[in-house]
Amino acid sequence: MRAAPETSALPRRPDERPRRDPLAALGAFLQQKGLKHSRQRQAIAQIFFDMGGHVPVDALVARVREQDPRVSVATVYRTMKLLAECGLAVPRRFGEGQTRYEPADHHHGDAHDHLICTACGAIVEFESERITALQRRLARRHGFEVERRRVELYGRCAGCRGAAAKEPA
Amino acid sequence: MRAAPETSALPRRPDERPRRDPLAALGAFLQQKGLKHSRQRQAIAQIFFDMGGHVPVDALVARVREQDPRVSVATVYRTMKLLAECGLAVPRRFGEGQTRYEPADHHHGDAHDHLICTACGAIVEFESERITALQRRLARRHGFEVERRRVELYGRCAGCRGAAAKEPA
DNA sequence: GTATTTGCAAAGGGTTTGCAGTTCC
DNA sequence: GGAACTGCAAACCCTTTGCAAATAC
Repeated sequence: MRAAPETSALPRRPDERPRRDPLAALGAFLQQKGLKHSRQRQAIAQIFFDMGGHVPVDALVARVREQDPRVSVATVYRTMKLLAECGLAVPRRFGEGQTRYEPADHHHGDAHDHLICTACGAIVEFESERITALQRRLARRHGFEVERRRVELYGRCAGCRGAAAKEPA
Repeated sequence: MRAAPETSALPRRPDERPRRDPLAALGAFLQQKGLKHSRQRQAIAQIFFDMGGHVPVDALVARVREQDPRVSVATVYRTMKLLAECGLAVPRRFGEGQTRYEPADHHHGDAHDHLICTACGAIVEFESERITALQRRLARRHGFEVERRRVELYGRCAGCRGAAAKEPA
């Protein structure tokens, strides 16, 4: 799982949340690992966090290239892998064959689930402690200790259901 | 027009359920659609249903080739697509980059979820009406009408947790 | 007969990698 | 200065497709 800040030892001051500034966190990670803080990494991370949501890699590449056309796909993939490694981004795959990345500090726990509209592709996040608790309990009953969950509900969003009703195909 | 009366030349399905004969169903589907009941289709379907569980395509190809080495991957893919189309198999993707197929009549509703062991790869199915009901309700609250679900819980199975405890890596 | 299937091999999409040159510390 | 990083292109994995030959009905 992701490296959450250790709340046990040091109580965080409200105005100094590490996960509030992902770029700073990335910088710290790089430094600590002896990696380099390159122009491309900076740009990719910056744009990624600016975009927010669930970003497909190709969309990120496009955006980055608006700013610096010579950035390669390889570098974007490598950088996103890095962000995932240090817990700042989470890779998602919604069955479209492509990987999307989601900022990890988006929600507190990243235990949220996704609703995906099969008509317009909209992605909505939701979270339910009850569901996760039930799942954990059921998993335990089968001898499993849950480390990671993936819950995706596919269907039609309100808008698309409305559109279908008005204008039946 | 039953397919091979002795589908169980290998009588080893301990959890055999009262299920209709999928091969017969396939035959009916083919006939109805004016498609042909080829030797390869027969073999692929037969072996697939004999294997049971969640079969990766390459494993299926390997098994089929033990029996007829000249069957092509393309044919296996095409056949599995056909089985999916007529509702006898369900494609699954557990984030390993490869597609697995699961017999569709395995459970009544195919609304079951999966527990996947991150250590040994074991896959266990479970089902919970409460969870699906909760999910449906929550989705509704966000305006969604759920059509299809995908729930995968990754973790360590009992056996692997035991092994890890004995011999910590 | 003839429409459907097959095997092969090549194409395809998304992602990764090897390598020579560039950049950062 | 030297390790780390980049861009490029080729490689990669899994899956699909085009096509001529083979097959089922």
